[in-house]
Amino acid sequence: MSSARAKYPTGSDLVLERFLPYRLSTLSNRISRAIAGAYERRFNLTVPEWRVIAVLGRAGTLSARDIAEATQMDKVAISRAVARLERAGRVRGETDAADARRLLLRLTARGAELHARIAPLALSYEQALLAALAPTERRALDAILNKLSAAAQRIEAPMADAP
Amino acid sequence: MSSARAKYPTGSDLVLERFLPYRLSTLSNRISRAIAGAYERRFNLTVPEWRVIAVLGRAGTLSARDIAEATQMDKVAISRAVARLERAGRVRGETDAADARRLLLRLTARGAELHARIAPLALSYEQALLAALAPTERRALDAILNKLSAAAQRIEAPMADAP
DNA sequence: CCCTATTAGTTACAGATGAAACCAATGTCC
DNA sequence: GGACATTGGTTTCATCTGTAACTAATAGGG
Repeated sequence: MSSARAKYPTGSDLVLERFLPYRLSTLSNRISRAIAGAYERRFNLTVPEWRVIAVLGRAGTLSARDIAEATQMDKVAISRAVARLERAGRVRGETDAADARRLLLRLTARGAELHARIAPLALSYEQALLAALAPTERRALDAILNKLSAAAQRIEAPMADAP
Repeated sequence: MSSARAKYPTGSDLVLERFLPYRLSTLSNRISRAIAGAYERRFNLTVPEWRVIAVLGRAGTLSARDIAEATQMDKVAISRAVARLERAGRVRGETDAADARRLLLRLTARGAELHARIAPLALSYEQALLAALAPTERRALDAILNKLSAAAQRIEAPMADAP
């Protein structure tokens, strides 16, 4: 009764603009690019570096391994970010006395100062985004992101097997 | 009355795990990686290529410019994706008779077949994600993503100026 | 103890990505 | 109708990112 070639119920056709993974990806990219651009211009800081600063700013001292866990970045990315941050005098690392493999990292005074300057900007950007939502939506979003993250981790792709 | 160094109201401290851009980025990356891995293994297809196929599968014939608009990818990415797709015999392009700059692209029979095989998988993956949400949340998510995308486009970063 | 397995982190290489330069065709304005 | 700007698309180059190989140090099991 509806459209001619309605082999599927309405909406089961794949329309990219409505496809959740696509929407998430473009939204996230847009936001990341805005942030990355601003950090780069103003602080000569990449996003991985900023993440390292953010977690160190809160935790005080962490090993690279701890940072990997806290930021979801892999060790290579962290190694590189830390190398740049050390060169810039923003982070300082010393080997753990108890385990010579571990490198204990912390912010230098300069790094801490940078953290203190960036954090409010980041939060204000976040607020600007959230301002577009109704209070109920803000609350819903929190739950939704948690559920989607859990689901994404659980399934990892239903098409992962079988040719 | 609460914590010692409560210079800010609770929650105004930057905690990466609660920071919206970070949460979106990790969620989107996780999903993208799952999808990209599956497409690569099963179809030897990258995500940009898949997007091109998806829009061509629906629209029939499009120029590269049209695809850029529909997929939010830039022309370079499209040029590369199309080049690979043509080599694989999945897409075919001919120059527009009315404007010799334009390249009109469409799926080949093989490309259409591929599209028919992938689209249901993509949709089932999406359903698997959405299954984690309550019906009200699914509806809310749609509105939220629209609002956030619009906001992200509008603001582009409040910290974009001033040193 | 010593030999092997595991863990922390770095290095090396390769493929992906993005910005800018580039080429070709069309539109525009005098 | 010819210069100049604009648009569609590709190529180039430099950087980023991810995977795998590597080094160094500790843990564990006989």
